[in-house]
Amino acid sequence: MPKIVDKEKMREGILEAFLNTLLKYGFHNSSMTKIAQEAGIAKGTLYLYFDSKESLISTMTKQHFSKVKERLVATKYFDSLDELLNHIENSLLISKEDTEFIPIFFEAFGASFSSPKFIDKYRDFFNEIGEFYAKNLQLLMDSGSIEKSINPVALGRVLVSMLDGIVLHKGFFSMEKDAYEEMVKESVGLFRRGLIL
Amino acid sequence: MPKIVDKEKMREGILEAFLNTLLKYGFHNSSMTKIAQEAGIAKGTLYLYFDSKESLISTMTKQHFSKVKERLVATKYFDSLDELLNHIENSLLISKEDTEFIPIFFEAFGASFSSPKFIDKYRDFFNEIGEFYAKNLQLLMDSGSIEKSINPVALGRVLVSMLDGIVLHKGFFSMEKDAYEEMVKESVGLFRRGLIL
DNA sequence: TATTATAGTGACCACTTGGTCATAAAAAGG
DNA sequence: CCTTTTTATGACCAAGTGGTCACTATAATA
Repeated sequence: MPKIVDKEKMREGILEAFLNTLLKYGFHNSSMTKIAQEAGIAKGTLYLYFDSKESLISTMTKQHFSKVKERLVATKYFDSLDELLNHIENSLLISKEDTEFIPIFFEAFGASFSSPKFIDKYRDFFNEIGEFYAKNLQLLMDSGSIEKSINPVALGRVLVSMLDGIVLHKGFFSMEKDAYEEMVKESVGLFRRGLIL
Repeated sequence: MPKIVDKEKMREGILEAFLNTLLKYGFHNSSMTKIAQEAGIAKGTLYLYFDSKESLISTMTKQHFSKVKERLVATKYFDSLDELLNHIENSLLISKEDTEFIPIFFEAFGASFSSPKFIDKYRDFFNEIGEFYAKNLQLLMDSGSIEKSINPVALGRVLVSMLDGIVLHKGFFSMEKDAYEEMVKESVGLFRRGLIL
């Protein structure tokens, strides 16, 4: 007898509306009322599907970072420098959606940057990627494919910082496609010459 | 007949108290009342010296970035790769104060990240530093000190992104001194091998 | 010490916005 | 078509906080 709705579909629809609102107004100017309007529902209904605004943004962020990590950490290690560089290049050529999410993320969580728990989460995130690179660099060193004088752990971690820096600047300063691709090309070239035996 | 105070000293004292408050509570939890208390004055007095909270943070940010730029853009170009690398290394070894300011900056201005005017300002800032590097790379190419196949403009700009990435990660994730110095060493080594002829 | 221009104070206001809840609407089934 | 369970609604509330202003205090001068 009861009215039935597909809750999962509703949540997805709301998240989509949320993203649209974020892109239009930013996080702090996306009031729950606006988000509800964009989703074509009332504010109260919004709260039937998400506990809070925090829940909305954290759900979206979780999804985002899970996608990002999938792209940044390969399932296997690369056997040659070229493959690793190719992977790095792909990591740098991020999608429009991922780019757009960057300023949103900083706006939404700016206030959390003083929270150790929050910082820990992202430290772990980047450390894990750094360890992936570290291990891969070690393997390439062992197989004699790259420079032997490096410290793979430190270099792996700093590589991640560099890549993040490039991506962040892309996200913040919305560079032109051609200019950015040229930058990516130069980075990869620099890395190649800097790593090759 | 009137009561006289040193307004400049007052402003400096307030800015100092403001920074202390920021370090303790972050930006959004530093209410004007708290800031005034830390400065040992009443809230109303605060408004005699600064028009708004925005004015406080923007004054502090201006001072900060002006110092940073001074450090990142040398007054002259470097004649050798070693000098340039040395400059890069110094740029990466930022002070504790500068490190601490990073999360504060992102917290305070998170909400401004959707404002084109705000973004433009920082795009200009980084572009200028990028151009400094571009020009210096060009000079070193001309003098035959470094790799000739590079695109100095693109590489200059991407170098800035990389350096910023490293510094940001230091600021966000407060790395241990030794580990960070090792990372800096690896970066400089990578740059050297990647640039040298 | 009285005068007066400057500086200091903190209770109060205005406004925004996340979140609630009493009430209404919808739809599935008997 | 009536009942019942689920779903939807939006006026309203609570809380935080930047900023104001009428009033008080201070100190330099005459």
